[in-house]
Amino acid sequence: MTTAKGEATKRRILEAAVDLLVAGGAARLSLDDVLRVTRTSKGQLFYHFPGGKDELRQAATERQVQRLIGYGTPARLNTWEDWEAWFDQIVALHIHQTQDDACEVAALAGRTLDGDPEERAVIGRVFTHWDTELRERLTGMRDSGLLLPDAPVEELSSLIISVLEGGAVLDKATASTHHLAGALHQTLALLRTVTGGTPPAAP
Amino acid sequence: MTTAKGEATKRRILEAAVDLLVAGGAARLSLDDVLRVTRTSKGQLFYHFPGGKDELRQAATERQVQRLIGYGTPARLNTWEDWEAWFDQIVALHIHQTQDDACEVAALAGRTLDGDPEERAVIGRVFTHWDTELRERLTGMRDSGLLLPDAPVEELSSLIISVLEGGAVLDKATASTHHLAGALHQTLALLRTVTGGTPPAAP
DNA sequence: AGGTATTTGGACTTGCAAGTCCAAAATCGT
DNA sequence: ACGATTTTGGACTTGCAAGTCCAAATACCT
Repeated sequence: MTTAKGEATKRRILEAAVDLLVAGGAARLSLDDVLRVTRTSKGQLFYHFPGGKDELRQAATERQVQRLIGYGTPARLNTWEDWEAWFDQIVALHIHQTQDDACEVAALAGRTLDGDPEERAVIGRVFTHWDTELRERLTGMRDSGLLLPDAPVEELSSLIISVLEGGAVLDKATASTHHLAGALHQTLALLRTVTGGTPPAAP
Repeated sequence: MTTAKGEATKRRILEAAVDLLVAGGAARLSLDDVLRVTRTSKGQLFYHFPGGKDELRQAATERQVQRLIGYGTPARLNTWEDWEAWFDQIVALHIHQTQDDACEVAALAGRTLDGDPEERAVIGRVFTHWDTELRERLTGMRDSGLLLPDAPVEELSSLIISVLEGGAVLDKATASTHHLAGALHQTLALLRTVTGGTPPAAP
């Protein structure tokens, strides 16, 4: 049995935890901060998350990851315009989040390195999910002739995800925003290189 | 005034801190662990690092970064064979370190996200250093005709570093070793794409 | 309205890890 | 070998943050 009010409080706590986690990493996540931000009390937190900090962190990670799943897998990637649009969208979001020092993709890297195996496994699943999705898209493009029959789908998928993650980290470290954009631009250039017999927009 | 023995102890503490930092991230670095590993005492640690944990962490990061500077900038990158050899070397080291769960490049990402601005600045400098070095190499290749005159040196450099970093993180998260290798392989394929009029090993 | 179940506030306990302090031991220069 | 200096060991203090507990307040149902 749980009332609407309780549910709302729980969600409020969870959201705050996600934000703090993205902003400062797991190391800096303190329950006191969560309480302060959400104007709640110890009693509430442990009432809604009996497992304490571990449970909250775990839940927050899962929630953040849910958001990112969509981010990483656009609806359609059948033409070069689709790819370009997707990359543009990623860069735009990246720049926006970087302003608040709250880039979610970069935060993934931090969580990967946090040391907790459970945590790492959750992150691993996101990457694997992205990888699977991307491979499907690429395979589809290969089948439809947009990519060459021998296009190395697995390696291309690894490349794209690596660039996404690495570019975000690189930009965060150097306080810039052009590394991710540049790297993605070149990635697209490579993709065009393995174009097959049915060029999408050739005159 | 400092004796040889003191110097040795200080170094021992520093090395241990680097290892622990790479293995578990800054969050998990505890002075007690350092003492245990190095069989030293609180007195020694604070004697050699009066600034305490902050000073030690800072010093350890700087030291680790020194190691990595060499890692990221091979002596020569004038032929495709050089590039291939370099990438192979990186992959080999990566696989080796991954076995001990101690990949240093991946650890960089963790430190980037740790939240401490000082720390991030140190990491930023490594990346910038790599970037500069790589651009020089690429520009040299362009001048010598190995790359096309209009090869986008900046973007290629961003791409390479992004892949290095992102691939390492990706492999760590998914407990695999093929993402970095695959991504680097495709990166090399792209580089060959912008080959200029003086192919290095064409029959 | 009244009784029950849920939700809340916050004082209290506990454990860990950083940092302090100083006396004992080792080392060095002469 | 001896005095001065550096180095070491470890007990002690302190502060923070997690987790416990329970009485008061609120919400829900009939």
